[in-house]
Amino acid sequence: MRDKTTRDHIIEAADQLFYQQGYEHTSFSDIANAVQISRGNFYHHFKSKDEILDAVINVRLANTRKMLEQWEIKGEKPEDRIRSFIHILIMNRAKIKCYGCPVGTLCGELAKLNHPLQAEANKLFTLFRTWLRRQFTLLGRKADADELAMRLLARSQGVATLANAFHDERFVKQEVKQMDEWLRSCTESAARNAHDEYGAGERVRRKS
Amino acid sequence: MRDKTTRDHIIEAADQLFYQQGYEHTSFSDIANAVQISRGNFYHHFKSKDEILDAVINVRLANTRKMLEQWEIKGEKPEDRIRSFIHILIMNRAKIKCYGCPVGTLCGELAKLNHPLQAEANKLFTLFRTWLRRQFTLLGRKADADELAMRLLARSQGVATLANAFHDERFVKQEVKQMDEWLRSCTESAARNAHDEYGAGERVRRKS
DNA sequence: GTCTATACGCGGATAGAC
DNA sequence: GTCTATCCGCGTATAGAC
Repeated sequence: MRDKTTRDHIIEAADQLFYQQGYEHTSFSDIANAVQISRGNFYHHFKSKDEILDAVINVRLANTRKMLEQWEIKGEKPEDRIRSFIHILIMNRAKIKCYGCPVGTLCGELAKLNHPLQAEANKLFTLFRTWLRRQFTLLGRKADADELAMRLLARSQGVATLANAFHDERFVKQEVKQMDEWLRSCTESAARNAHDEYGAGERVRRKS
Repeated sequence: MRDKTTRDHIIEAADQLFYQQGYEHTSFSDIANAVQISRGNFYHHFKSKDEILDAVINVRLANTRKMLEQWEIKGEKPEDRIRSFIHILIMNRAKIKCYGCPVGTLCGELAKLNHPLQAEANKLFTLFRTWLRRQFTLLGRKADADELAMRLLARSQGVATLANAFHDERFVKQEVKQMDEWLRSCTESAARNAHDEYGAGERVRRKS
């Protein structure tokens, strides 16, 4: 892998700062300061602040794709992979406590700014959504895979938001535990469905 | 009730704009423009922008308290009251789609800005948390009332975040329906617990 | 109480030397 | 590629007239 260019350093610093301080609240001086270059200089690398944001989002997209691939390789069964997703909350709980979820807070901010790159940032969510949907499908929950994917995504977003507001890591652990249980119950009911289909030749239908 | 003063008008406009555009992104000109007064003028009413924010938060706190009291009067049973909470997502779904949850997004922004009024804004969350906890206690879930309160709060936050990112009102309806079911299952298990306690003289204990 | 005028600093962006 | 100098506009805030 080639050496990091100044450009890469800028993106890296901007990525951090956008996460910790928000996009709008982060000034050129902040970034220049972090990278130890002069303000004027880095117009040589980017034409505008939006262009930096664009680069940051693309890096995040690439990293996320890599991470999802890793989870897919590492976890043989879909429930293991989904558990990998749930457990990023644990992995990142210290930062989440301070700054919330990097995806959720960025999309939220860009929505308020009505920023042209909203759609780009939302691709981060879509990445997770699509991946989770596939895992739930593999789990045998084809009919409601997207619903489950969105539900899990929403829960982790909510956990991040409240962990941030209440500065509470314990809450993260507690909810992750509960989500693990939920995942198990999803898996079991999927297995039951599969069994019933095989055994009785028809889907289980809930009474309304 | 007395007539609205200019001060009240300013707070009202600021409240709207802070919600729709974010606090930092809203300028004095924006507010002055909305209220139709000159920029310079309203330093007569507030010494600084932060002071306006403080006033806005206090108004929101007061309104929220009023709302919670109403729910308590209107709903006889605790499950009805909790349902009132769940259904604000439906009531406000159009705005949530565009701007997210007013509480969650404000607290999130102030956290990034490391703003002195963070704690004030967080009181909004605490208000809901405490109220919900009381309702769950009344429901017979004394042992895990706070956990349930936080879980419900987190879920609604997550729903708001994703509804905003994906601009999807349908998702709100879908999740509210599911939360209603969840609430029913909470109620039932609480009733079961109460019955078992009375009948067998001891709590139901789960096998780990 | 409301206005106009203005100070001041900062953030984004450009020009041009080295 | 990196720097310094500089421009411009906006946002907060103040002074002071009406």
